[in-house]
Amino acid sequence: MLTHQLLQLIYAAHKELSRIEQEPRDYGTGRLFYASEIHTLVCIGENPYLNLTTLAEKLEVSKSAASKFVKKLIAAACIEKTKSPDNAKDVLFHTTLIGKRAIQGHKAYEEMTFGPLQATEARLNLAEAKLVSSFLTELNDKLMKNQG
Amino acid sequence: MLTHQLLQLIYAAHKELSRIEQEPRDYGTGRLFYASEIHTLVCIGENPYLNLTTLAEKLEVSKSAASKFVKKLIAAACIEKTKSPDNAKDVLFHTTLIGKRAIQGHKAYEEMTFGPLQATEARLNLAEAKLVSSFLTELNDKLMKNQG
DNA sequence: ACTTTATTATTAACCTGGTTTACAATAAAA
DNA sequence: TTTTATTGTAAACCAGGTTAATAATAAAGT
Repeated sequence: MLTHQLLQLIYAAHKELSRIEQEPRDYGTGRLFYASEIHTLVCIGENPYLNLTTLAEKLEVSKSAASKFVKKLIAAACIEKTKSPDNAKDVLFHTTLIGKRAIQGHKAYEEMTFGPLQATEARLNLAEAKLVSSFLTELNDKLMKNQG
Repeated sequence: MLTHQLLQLIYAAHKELSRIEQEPRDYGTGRLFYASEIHTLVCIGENPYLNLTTLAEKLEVSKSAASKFVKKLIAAACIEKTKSPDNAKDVLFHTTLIGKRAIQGHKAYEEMTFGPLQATEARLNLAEAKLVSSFLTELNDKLMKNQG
């Protein structure tokens, strides 16, 4: 059965991505970043001066989890906290120079890791790429329907 | 850039699979099974009377982790332990009736979840399926090279 | 103006799913 | 027979979450 084979390939990719994500990496600042940390840092880099609630929403985790991640990033001097000028409740996060360097390093790492896939892409014509794309899209739709 | 889009689809699938895996499920026995538990149970079902070392190898986790999983499955009366007839060190695991029922339920669940993908497959001819397959295979190759 | 309700951030306690390290028992090799 | 390897287990630890509780502040209702 063909579907089974394709599913196994997807599952293998999933497993590899999990493995890659779980190991911490040095993005050129001499400090190891865990997946949650670098994701949080990148998110803050992309959305400067956002508050914790928004950050948690964007990361799709609880505010509690987000709070822990920023705590580690502050300790590592990658981000800083400022109070909102508008009210006394919100705390706004932004990246420091060190943080920006890590984000740069992470970007370089992603290009190094996933860049080579463009060679694969180069062998797909537009129709073929659309085919792969639509298969994956349908897969995702079906996976997303698999709620609770 | 096309590759970026395809990668995002793969990444979305990865995320959905992670989400699906993390939530415990009742496979028809009135008990919730976590991913690690049902995986371990299925593995023992497929390899009756295997020992802990082999189990850990098949699950690709440490013996320690495997030991914890079987402990929970024994407590839930899904598997049983027997001593090896050959020596006094090995302990061999096999499924009970309850365990077999959960395995059945899990199989049904998988068919229910992934069966609908066959409708997607039905719209792919052989050449197209091979194309998707080869793209995923190359992706996996590249991900697997991403070691340490 | 005052009181109730909602929002924001933080922490504590808990959980899964792992890991490494240490240990005891047993089996195999020297 | 002594050393070495293997097997299973448990303890201590960690990442990456969760929910529930709390304190401070802001917004809404009366």
